[in-house]
Amino acid sequence: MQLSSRQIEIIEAAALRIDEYGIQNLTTKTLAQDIGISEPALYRHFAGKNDILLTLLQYFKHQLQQRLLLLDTKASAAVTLKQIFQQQFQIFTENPAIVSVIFAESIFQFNPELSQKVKEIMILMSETVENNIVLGQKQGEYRSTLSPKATVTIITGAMRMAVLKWKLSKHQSDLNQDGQAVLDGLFKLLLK
Amino acid sequence: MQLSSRQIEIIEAAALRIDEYGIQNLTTKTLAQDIGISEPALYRHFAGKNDILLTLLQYFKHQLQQRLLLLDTKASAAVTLKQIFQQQFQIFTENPAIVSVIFAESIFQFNPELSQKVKEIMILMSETVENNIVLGQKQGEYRSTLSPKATVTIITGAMRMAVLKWKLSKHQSDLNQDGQAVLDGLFKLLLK
DNA sequence: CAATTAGGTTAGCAAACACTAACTTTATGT
DNA sequence: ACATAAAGTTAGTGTTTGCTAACCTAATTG
Repeated sequence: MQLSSRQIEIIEAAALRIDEYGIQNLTTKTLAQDIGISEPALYRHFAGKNDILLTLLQYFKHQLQQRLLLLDTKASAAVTLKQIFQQQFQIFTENPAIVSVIFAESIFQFNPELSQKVKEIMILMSETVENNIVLGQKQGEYRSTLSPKATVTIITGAMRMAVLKWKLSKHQSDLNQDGQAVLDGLFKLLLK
Repeated sequence: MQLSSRQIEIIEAAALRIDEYGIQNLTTKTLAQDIGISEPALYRHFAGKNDILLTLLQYFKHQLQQRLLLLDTKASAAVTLKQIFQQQFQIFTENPAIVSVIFAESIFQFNPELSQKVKEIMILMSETVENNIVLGQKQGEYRSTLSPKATVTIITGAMRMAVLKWKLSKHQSDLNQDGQAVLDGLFKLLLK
């Protein structure tokens, strides 16, 4: 993941475009205008539009991965899980456009390569949470009423829904607060 | 909601296109080819592409509303909630393309009118579930540990995630079974 | 039965699309 | 200082897009 500052500028402008006007409005023209260069200049930094999108997804996936490595592994399962989502909420709040790209299974559907990347990001999160649940159940921290798989579906689904509501409010609501509330609710149900 | 059979044919073909190849591949050309008529013939039935999409959303919203009215209002809250989602799963299984359209906040983002309709559908479901939670808590059927709002976020989020997983499996998994499992899991956590 | 209408056709248009050719300017390295 | 490479420009390509004009045909209706 070695990108020039211009490449990052392009990627972030692309995410912003998608966030604000949807994938259909992301054209080489609008993108070039957003960063104030000519259209062909984009091709000095990327092979084409598809390359921009693929790099964009790879870039965000890499960011997520890096952040997950920073987690305190000595903390209890519940504390770690809380950290995971707090971290996510922070990333999203800092750069809301990411959400539109990462949670958008449908918008990259036209391209197998791109939709595969989105899937990878989703699996990355799912597996992180699943490992946490398995560990927490083994250590007797979480109730074992539900299978880890079902638990993961509930948790990640609920978290995604919290993020979606925040997005639909056009980031007017407080993701950190509302997301935390839902997570606390989940803990009330899951913790022994 | 009075639509000619040709209009319904067009709408359903459009949903199928979106489901299989994404919104970017839904063009007047592909759509006309799908149903074996010429492109301009589409304009005998709709004012334009946008009109097709708006009618499509209205059509599915109407279908959902109609089905919700069929619910047995005398049943207990938990039974009703189960019915609501069973019904949804059934609709989705019968016509998988609907999912790609109804759960796609992002793909209609380019048009305020269309994204508003998607929002309406989401609110319709949220409110239905919320009413159920409030009733169930009042009647002492559900635990009142969580606020209704948080509970709704968890339930609808988990259900959406179940549907998303089914979609990502390309409908190979069993939505009815897996969705039911997640719902049962939620009941274990929510019921007194 | 004539007139109207509904529903279809072929041909084609202006705008938007991703991208390229050819050239110029700016930065870098020896 | 100067050759090279990196990064920008203007102009323009062929294709695709949503949609229209003009015309045809079969069904409906007064």
